[in-house]
Amino acid sequence: MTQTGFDSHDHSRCIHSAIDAAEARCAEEKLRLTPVRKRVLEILLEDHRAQGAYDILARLTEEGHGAQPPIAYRALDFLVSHGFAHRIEQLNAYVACTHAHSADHAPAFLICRACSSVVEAGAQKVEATIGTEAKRLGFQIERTVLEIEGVCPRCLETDNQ
Amino acid sequence: MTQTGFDSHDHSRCIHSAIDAAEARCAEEKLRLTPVRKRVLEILLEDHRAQGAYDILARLTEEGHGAQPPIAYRALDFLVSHGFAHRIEQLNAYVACTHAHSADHAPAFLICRACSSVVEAGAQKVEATIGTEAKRLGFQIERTVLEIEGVCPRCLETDNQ
DNA sequence: CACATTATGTTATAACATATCAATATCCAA
DNA sequence: TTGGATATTGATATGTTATAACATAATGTG
Repeated sequence: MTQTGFDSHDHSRCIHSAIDAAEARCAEEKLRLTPVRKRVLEILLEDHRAQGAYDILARLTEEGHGAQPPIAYRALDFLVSHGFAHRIEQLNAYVACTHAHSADHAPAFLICRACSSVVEAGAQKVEATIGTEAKRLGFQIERTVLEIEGVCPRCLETDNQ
Repeated sequence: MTQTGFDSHDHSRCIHSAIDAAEARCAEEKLRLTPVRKRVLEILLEDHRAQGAYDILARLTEEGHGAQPPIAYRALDFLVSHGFAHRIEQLNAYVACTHAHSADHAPAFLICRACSSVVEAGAQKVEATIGTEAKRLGFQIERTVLEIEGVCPRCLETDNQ
């Protein structure tokens, strides 16, 4: 058991199921989860925090992969565009996605400013609400970014602020 | 009348009222709307699009202000921290705020990917919805970022996509 | 005025991201 | 199974966004 996200859970199980799900979906959809891509996903899965592209790149480099920014960015682009990871705009950083979800769902992220944990919550209702306003204006929604910054329960408890 | 945001309106009026409101509030709260700060706000107000810090900086430089990034970033920080402007995380860019609102409101931005117009909508309901989920998790919300990317009515009409 | 506080000027550099082109791997159809 | 299209990776260079650090100047207050 390790501390990840906002609560304790069996994280190795968490990693494996995410990797398995990614492999399964790549097989289904004929996507190529190449070594670099898989490794980046594993790195992101190590804990429930957002990591910068250059953090990822440093890890890859240590492990003998290419040392240039595009190596990391390409893998991240693949993962993000297929929903295996998400970009956190506020942080210019990336988190693995642990939800199995449809292509066009609208995730909401709760981001702890003290410990940088990120948890993904569902945002169906949010989409519905803002959809009404958008419809009134005649705006066609394609993507929603909902990021909530604050303090996670663990940091509140331990006064890590 | 000029085209700004998603509809036509008297934009010079729009600029003036925003500047007047900023001056009034700065007077009230003893904030200093210095020449650089005021000029940056004016530049942002020129149209309802997000502008990058370096775009702003280029304008300032032309006009004889300092030519280094901190000049622009400090002014933007002032404007954002006092609610006179907002940062659009997706774009790493800034827009003037034309709403008079409280310090801790939760704006939602509709961002046209075709023409980069940005309109600010209210997001009270969104906040309420996500607040419920946050409460369940024990997460203390401090700031919410809600950015919706899509196509604005004008670009839809004119097929500018 | 003297002092604290706030704002600006300046240099340097950190952090994040992409364009471009060459080389290699993979896939698929002939 | 080979040839060619396509996707991926390697590598160099550069573009873009943001901040640290320290000096100077302006402003407000006793």
